[in-house]
Amino acid sequence: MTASYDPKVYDTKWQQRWAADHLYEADETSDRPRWYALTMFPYTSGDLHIGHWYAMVPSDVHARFKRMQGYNVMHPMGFDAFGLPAENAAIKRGIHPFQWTMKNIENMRRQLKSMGAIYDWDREVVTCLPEYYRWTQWFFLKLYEAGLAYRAKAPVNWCPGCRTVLANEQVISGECERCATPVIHQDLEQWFFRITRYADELARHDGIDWPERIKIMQRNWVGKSRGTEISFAFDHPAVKDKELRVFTTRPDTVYGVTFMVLAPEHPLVEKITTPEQKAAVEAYIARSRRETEIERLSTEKEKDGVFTGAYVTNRLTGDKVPLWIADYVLASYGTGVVMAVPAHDQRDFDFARKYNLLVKVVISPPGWSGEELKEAYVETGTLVNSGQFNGMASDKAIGAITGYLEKQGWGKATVSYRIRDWLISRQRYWGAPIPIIYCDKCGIVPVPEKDLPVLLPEDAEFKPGGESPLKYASHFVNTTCPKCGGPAKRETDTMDTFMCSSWYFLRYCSPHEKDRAFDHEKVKYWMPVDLYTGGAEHAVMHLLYARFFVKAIRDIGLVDFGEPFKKLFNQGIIIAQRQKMSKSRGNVINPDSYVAELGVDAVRTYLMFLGPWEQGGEWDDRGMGGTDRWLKRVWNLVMEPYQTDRPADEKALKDLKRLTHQTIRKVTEDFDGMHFNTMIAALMEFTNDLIKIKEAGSVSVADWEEAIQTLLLLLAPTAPHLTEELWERTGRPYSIHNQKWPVWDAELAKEEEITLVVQVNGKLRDRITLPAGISEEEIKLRALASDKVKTHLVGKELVKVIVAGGRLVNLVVK
RNA sequence: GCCGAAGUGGCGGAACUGGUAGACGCGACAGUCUCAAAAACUGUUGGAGGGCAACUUCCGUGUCGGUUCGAGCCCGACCUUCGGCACCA
Repeated sequence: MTASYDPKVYDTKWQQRWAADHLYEADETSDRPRWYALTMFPYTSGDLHIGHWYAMVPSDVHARFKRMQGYNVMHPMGFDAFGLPAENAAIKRGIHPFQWTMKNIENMRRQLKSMGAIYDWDREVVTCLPEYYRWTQWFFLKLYEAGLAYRAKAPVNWCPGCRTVLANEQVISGECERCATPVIHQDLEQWFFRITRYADELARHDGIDWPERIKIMQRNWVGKSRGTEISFAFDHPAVKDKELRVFTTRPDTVYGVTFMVLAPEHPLVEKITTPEQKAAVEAYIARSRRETEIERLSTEKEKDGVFTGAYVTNRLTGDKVPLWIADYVLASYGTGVVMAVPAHDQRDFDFARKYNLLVKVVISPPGWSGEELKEAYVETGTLVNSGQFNGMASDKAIGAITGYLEKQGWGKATVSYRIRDWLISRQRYWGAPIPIIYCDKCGIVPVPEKDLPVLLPEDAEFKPGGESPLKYASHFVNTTCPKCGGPAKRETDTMDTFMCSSWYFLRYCSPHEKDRAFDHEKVKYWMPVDLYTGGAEHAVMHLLYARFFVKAIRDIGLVDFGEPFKKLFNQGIIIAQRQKMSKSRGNVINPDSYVAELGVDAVRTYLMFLGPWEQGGEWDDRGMGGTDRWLKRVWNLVMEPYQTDRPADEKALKDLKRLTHQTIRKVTEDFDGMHFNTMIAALMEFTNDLIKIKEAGSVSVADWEEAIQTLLLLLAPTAPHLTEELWERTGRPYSIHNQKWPVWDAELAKEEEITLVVQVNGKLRDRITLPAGISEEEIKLRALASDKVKTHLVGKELVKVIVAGGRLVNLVVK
């Protein structure tokens, strides 16, 4: 009687042993090639659901595979621990965010340990601990010194009820998520990072292996567009500048400008509005302030605006053009002013219709003979009503007009970006305080490095309204100016948590450094990350910020690379009951009970098997029954002794070797291509074949043992506990995870026989088993000799014979 | 509206570079074991038709066309689902 399969016992047995032996700890002194395998660290929300496991298990399995292949693997784990939910818990339940977060981390760490991953826990990083955020603050100072951090007024979502600023995610259809007060826009002094300075480089992904999809999303986010800046003559007693500049991608339509539109927030508006228009303009601005970004940008909304009473002159035509304001113009893009060409832009067209403004055609639509347009003609075409440029094609005119403007000093070719500078200020408690002091005498003074970290006051009072408690922590706010020693006040805003996650991968390289953010030598050894895996939802936030951050510190001279992640892989998402898992839907699957019932290897294996990793899939308990059954079969296959009284059979041995080496090849190649579901399928097939071979009993015990050994090695990354237990029980030396990954022998894997596929006019008619490497001539003869084929040739004329790949023949008949 | 991904049995999914569609698993059905059930094991399982039978014919990868000796894969048009962006001048 063999011992029965009891995963609960050996899950903990081996996890304890591996931890005690420090089996998976990485160091930099190895002479093996390094491999930095990184999974996006989780936010400390409380517990991990199966979706987290789906992100983590396959990346662990892959890292284990690399480790067995001889790489010096670092696979660290940590916690993204600052953020709003902790603060909300504090407000709602009176728990301090620190306690709430640390309690969650404890539970998540327990869950992660039960996963049986090769995480090097000695390197754990927790972003809310002073030993970490001290360096987050230090990096802020570095960016500030480099001129990459600046303070400016910017509109924010303001909740008059809570008297605080809200993040975009907290604004639900224009209302505060907490008190349902309509949110308005208000200008506040905020800190920004100059990510736009890196716009060009961020839109390129030179030398990195990322999914095309993500690269496209990032390029669109950066939104580079080439165009022309055009100066319009402007003469107004209240304004010093004698011009108003606009950005356009269609300078070929400049002769068709019939009005101009400024963003309502444009600083000029106040100065140029005529007394008659003042009331209307002010009302309009007040209204658009009240509106949220979402409402304001809604495509369904009809375009409206107000005339300011002022005019500019189009230098090319000499026309006087009225200046309007409208909220479809964004202050933050281009110059905050657009030249309106209603004939060739649909928005301008709608606007012109509404207010009876002139529509002047300057690009002739095909077949146009001067009639009124029913909609804007936005395509390119031939220029008309455009002075010296008449008759020119649009694409030519773009260059010609820009050239002409440049010569006259009226404009220049330029590039505009959609991306905005990164607003990092949060009016929140639970984040890294921005290390800045305001002094009446000295102005903005950065906290000296030696005074870091700027610690969060522990005894802050959490207001039910959600207002930042830092503002009211007087012993925190009131300080002395590091420059003049006079009384000064601290910045009370904290940093966006994306700042914390922009450098955690550097900290993992030397997590215990006390006197610096990281050890340069160690970072040089490990970085950039070889394989970064995580959800695609971070495509344009975290992944763009982290790239910016690394480029910035490269230029500061802190690192010598500009891309943090060499290869990126996005897994899909796990759904449950046809819906995305979420607490509010109540369909969250917790892995703990499955682990307790079936053992962690069955859960790991099922997650690998349920579909292609990049596609995700639906969680189905019954499917996991299948992987559990398979692991049991493997257990029985290995544990029940192989017996044979038959003499070894030469052919059976060859078959077994071929099967083994074909499996090694398939599994290895699937690992390299991240095709984990087919990798498992190949191992299942191998198991099924081995069961049959065992029944037949026609190979020697030694040959059998070798095949079993290969099966265990190939399965080890996926089911580390089961294979370790079997490895031990079959008398093999600890640990299977320190063994070498099997290598296939192409000669042994080669097929000896082929199945010749015979088609007549592309339809399958027969299959013939033949020795491999047979000549084309022979293939033709054998195909024509087939009885099944003959019946389809009767009365037909053989036109052509096509032999493909030495294993398929197509007879073309008429 | 724009950008991107994907549509294959009852279900999850396989199919290298244009060459045997449905690997592997789930479910279902039948059987073995059992007093019985569960578990386990064995077999069948895309659809329709024909034959006592070993078998065999036709249809079949979202829809409609095309290229090709041959298309799930390539090209064109469309439909559906999902993800992202959303007045960016």
